[in-house]
Amino acid sequence: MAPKRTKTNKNPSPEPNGMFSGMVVFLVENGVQSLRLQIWKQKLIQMGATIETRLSKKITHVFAMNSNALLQQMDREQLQRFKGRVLLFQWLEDSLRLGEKVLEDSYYVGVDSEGKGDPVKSPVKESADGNTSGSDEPSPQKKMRSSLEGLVDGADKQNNAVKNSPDSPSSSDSLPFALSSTIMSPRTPRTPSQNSSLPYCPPDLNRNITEIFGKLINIYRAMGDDRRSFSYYKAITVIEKLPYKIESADQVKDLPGIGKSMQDHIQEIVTTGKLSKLEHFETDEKVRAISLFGEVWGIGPATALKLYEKGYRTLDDLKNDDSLTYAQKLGLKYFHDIRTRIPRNEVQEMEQLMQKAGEEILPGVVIICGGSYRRGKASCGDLDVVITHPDGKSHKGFLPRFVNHLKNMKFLREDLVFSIHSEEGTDSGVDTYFGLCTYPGRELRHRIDFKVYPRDIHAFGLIAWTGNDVLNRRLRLLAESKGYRLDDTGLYLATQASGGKRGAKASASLKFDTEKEVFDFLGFPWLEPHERNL
DNA sequence: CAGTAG
DNA sequence: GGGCCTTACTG
DNA sequence: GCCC
Repeated sequence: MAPKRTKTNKNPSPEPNGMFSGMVVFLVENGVQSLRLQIWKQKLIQMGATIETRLSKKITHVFAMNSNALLQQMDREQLQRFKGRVLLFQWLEDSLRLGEKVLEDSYYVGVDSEGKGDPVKSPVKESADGNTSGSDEPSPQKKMRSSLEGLVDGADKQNNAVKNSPDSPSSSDSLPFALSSTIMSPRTPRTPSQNSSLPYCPPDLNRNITEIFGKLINIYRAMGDDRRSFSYYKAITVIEKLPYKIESADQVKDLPGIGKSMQDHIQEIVTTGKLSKLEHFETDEKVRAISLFGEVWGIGPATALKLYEKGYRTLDDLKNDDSLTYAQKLGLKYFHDIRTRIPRNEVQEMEQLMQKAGEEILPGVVIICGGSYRRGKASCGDLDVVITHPDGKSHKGFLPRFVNHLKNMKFLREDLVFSIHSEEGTDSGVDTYFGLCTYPGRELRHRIDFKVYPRDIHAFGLIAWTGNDVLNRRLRLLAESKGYRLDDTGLYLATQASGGKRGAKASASLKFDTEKEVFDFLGFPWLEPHERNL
């Protein structure tokens, strides 16, 4: 694809006939994730639109995340005078997805003419680094009816014919086929409202690239080059969000996390379909062995390398080596078991089993299975169990008894790591256990982790061990920006001592009873566990 | 202390 | 050119 | 690997 363009231009080439040609737009950047903003700008220009950095008469369209963001940048008076259209960015998103301009009617940004009461339901929403994009419950339109009366009357007129459209499901429900007939995409996108209420997930149009990068992540990690590995990880998250298929390195050269090397790699992949660098790795005996060994629980890059240098090449070879630790031997013995994913319903049963067992030892104990299970995934790689007790103290000493009980039940089968903190002086002590368990009546081993938290900070453990990692990182960054430090054991005021060295933990964590209180405190829009698959 | 996991 | 993630257990 |  992406035939090398002649000398033309290197930047996104504006197509005179692009679907946005003729549009002169002004973007309200408040509340827009910078990455998406970049993408939008690029596509707008590429598809023929002109972007103005300040408001003027020439502007035909203004885009904003929501009315609040809009009002942060334009006052009502300006809006009254403005004769163009004021649309939600969602319109851009949907138009790009469909490959043609969608009807603007249900994308108008409404602003109460009075000045009070914002049309947009939840004031926060589309928070700072949004991206949760569509996931917000209040769908764009219904909240703006009645509110878009006064404003933008110019635009209002042209579409008042369809005035009822937003609320009447007509467009999508009454005549679904009439609508879909003009639309090619397999899953009829339906009404924008429904669209935006879906968890924004562009089909992996660039799977050809992310798949290869994914392999590089594992290879570099196996070699101990976590930094580089992480770079590919970040690049993937960026590329995955693109609403279009990359056909040339030019299209990604300005994206965050994409530097010279990534561009070159992407260029090679889109032109040849593969990456010679990866091919080379995959045929390299050393890389293959180290990658394989590194997948054994307890074996990291250093050990994997040693084993390779000892001449081992297969997992079978390793069985003859007694330099392995007990845990590593277990990881090897149950290599395939541990890699086998666990069906959701089985995790659910095991969670109930554990809750019952816990109750027998300590009435009132709260046992929650977190991880991908709590995020609603259909299958899980392991069990992450977060435990606490409402009385704030009897969680101490619970874990050893719990583990013993579960061993007697033959639910827990082997130990990997066992560490106790709650008993000792150090409060905020979280007891931890790593081991292997089996589904009742079966021998297949699963990895299981227990973390026992004091009540006051257990919300942090729940958040951290529910994930996903993207959310955790985002929360941590948000906390940081507000002068705090967040981890799985609490939220601490960031002392300057923390900067230089640790010990910042001198102060105790803030205490919260629920996850939501933590989200609220940080000013992050609440996400149900199943909404945390960012 | 290095190595490892989460 | 240097940072990019923290904490704690095992051996 | 990327970014400052």
